[in-house]
Amino acid sequence: MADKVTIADVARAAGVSRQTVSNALNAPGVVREETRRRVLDVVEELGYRVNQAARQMRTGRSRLIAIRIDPDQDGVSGSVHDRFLHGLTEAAAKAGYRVLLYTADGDAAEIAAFEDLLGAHEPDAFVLASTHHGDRRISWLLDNDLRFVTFGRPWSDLPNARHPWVDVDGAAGTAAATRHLLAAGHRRIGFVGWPPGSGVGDDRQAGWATTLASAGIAAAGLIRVATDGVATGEAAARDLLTANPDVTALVCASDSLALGARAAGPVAVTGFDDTPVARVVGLTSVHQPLAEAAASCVALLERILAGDPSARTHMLLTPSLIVRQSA
Amino acid sequence: MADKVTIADVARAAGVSRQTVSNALNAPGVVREETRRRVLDVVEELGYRVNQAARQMRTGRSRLIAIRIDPDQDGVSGSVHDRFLHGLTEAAAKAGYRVLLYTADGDAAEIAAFEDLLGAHEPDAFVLASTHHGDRRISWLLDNDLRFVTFGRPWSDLPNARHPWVDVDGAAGTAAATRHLLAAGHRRIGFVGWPPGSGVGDDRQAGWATTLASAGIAAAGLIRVATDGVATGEAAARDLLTANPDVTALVCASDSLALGARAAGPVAVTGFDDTPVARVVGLTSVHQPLAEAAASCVALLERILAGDPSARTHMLLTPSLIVRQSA
DNA sequence: AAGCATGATTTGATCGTTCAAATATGAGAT
DNA sequence: ATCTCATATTTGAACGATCAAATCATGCTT
Repeated sequence: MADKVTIADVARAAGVSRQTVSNALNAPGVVREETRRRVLDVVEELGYRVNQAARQMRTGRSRLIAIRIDPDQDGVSGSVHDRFLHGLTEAAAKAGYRVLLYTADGDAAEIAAFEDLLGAHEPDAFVLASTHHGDRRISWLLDNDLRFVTFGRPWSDLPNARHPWVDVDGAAGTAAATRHLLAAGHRRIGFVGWPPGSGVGDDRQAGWATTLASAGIAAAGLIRVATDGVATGEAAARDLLTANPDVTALVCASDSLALGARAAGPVAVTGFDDTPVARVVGLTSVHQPLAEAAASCVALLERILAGDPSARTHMLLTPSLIVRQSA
Repeated sequence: MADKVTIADVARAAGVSRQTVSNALNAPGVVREETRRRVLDVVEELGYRVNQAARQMRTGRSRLIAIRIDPDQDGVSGSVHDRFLHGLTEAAAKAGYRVLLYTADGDAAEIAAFEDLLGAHEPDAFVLASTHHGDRRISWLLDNDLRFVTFGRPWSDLPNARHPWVDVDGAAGTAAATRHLLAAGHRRIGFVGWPPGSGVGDDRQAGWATTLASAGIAAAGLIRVATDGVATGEAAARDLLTANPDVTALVCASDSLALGARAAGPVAVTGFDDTPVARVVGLTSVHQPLAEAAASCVALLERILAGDPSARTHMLLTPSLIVRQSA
């Protein structure tokens, strides 16, 4: 850490004005090529780095992206968010942004956090990582004309697509799992998921259902739902298998449920999220491309922050099936 | 987000000067109680929030704490860092700080990241979360007179304790595990750990060794080491059990190793880190108080940033044993 | 009642950058 | 040689806060 090189130091050393240095760095076109090179050399030589605080005060841009970090609730899939976070930090850095963390318990608290952050550090954008029905955060951000991307589709009844989002196609994931089971010869394939109402869960169930339907295979009565967890998954799967002894395979909405299902009987099982646990116990699971999802979020944000109006876009990424012993 | 309330707006509305508002907020003692209350009321009413960028420009303080985020390498213990990060964000928020993320691959890259960050967003402090032997980052930070705390003791040959750190007492953890096994009647207790040289690993091994020694039980030949992983753990444990058929319990340096060890034979097994995997498969494991560790880091940083010279301190926290089916 | 210390509040300057407007430079046209 | 027009560069102001020093009150001492 040198003794704080300012733009004035660079200007003096290069024999130009402050503004020319600024232009050489930020508006390359406006400065004569020769001058630009000279300035950049001096910048390099003195190790000049723009002072964000000063820039932010003038431009109103902080080059900060804020995202919430949660305690790993269910534990098993905790690392999903972790992987996303890492991808986001890397992608953001490449685009010249940094990631700022905050915590909040519930929508109201998160909105308070928005206000807090906007008053203080003024992040240029937010990334919302777990959208849900009737998400009040989204309407708040829209109402306040703020920039953000959600990782997760707008599940709610809100005016569709009024904001940019990135998501992983859960249905495609369970569809791939189901196809895999079909290819392995299974015909009676059940589904263990979450109670209806969660967009993510319904989506994953749909992938299983439509795949069976298009294969001309009946699926009536082959669904059980439970709140996420290993024990609950086992109970649900046991119930399903007892009622349908001919079922030979189970597609599950999460690795936790899948782990439970696996203990419920000698059937093929697939999970979702490709968590470390799945890797360790050899569970076939759907892998989300989180690094790409994060990169897409940043790409979308870049366009939005650049003021590109055509940027109100969506991206739906396709997950991949990681086949292991369990199926 | 109102239309940006500045300190001047508050001053006008409260009938005082800018500086008095500033003092009311930052130096409560210097302003008359009555005035202070009036100012704070107006602050509340207008929803004033200090603009960090402006403050930072003047004071040089950003109220930002930077920490690296890694891809979850080994996967199993990935969530450990995640939990720490969450704790850090919460503790930091309580102290009026925000957490800024960065990535870096290797010490040199991380030092470059330090320079980058210091030139731009100027974090007030760094938290280094995985210290290792001959950690060049630490000497760089010390040389440059920067504020930081490490989560992890200085294992190296560096002048001891020249910087504040927080750590969890790994030896105490394995000691607790060993005592638990002794209490359960086990007498021949092996250890599956990592190759010597890693401070963390050596520490965990020491806890096992000293506990057995003080119980007057021989431990010669009961150690096997392997790089972290389930398969490697299984192989190491199998080798140990084959050579010592009388061994009835194994203390392991990680949950990954423990999972492997469990598959190696019908013995009692304890792991380390209390990862989600351990929870799911019923593995007895040593739980690190990560939220407290994070809070301690922030507490230390607060004192350091306040300029308290007596703050060059250490904190060694004690982990707890979570007993499950495996032992 | 004048002098003084102490406390409370205000004033001007400043942090480092970029915006907006002003000025300088140079090539081409007349 | 003068004027235009475009390009290149410089100058002052401003962003919003805090620091340092100055000013204003107030009570106490002698």
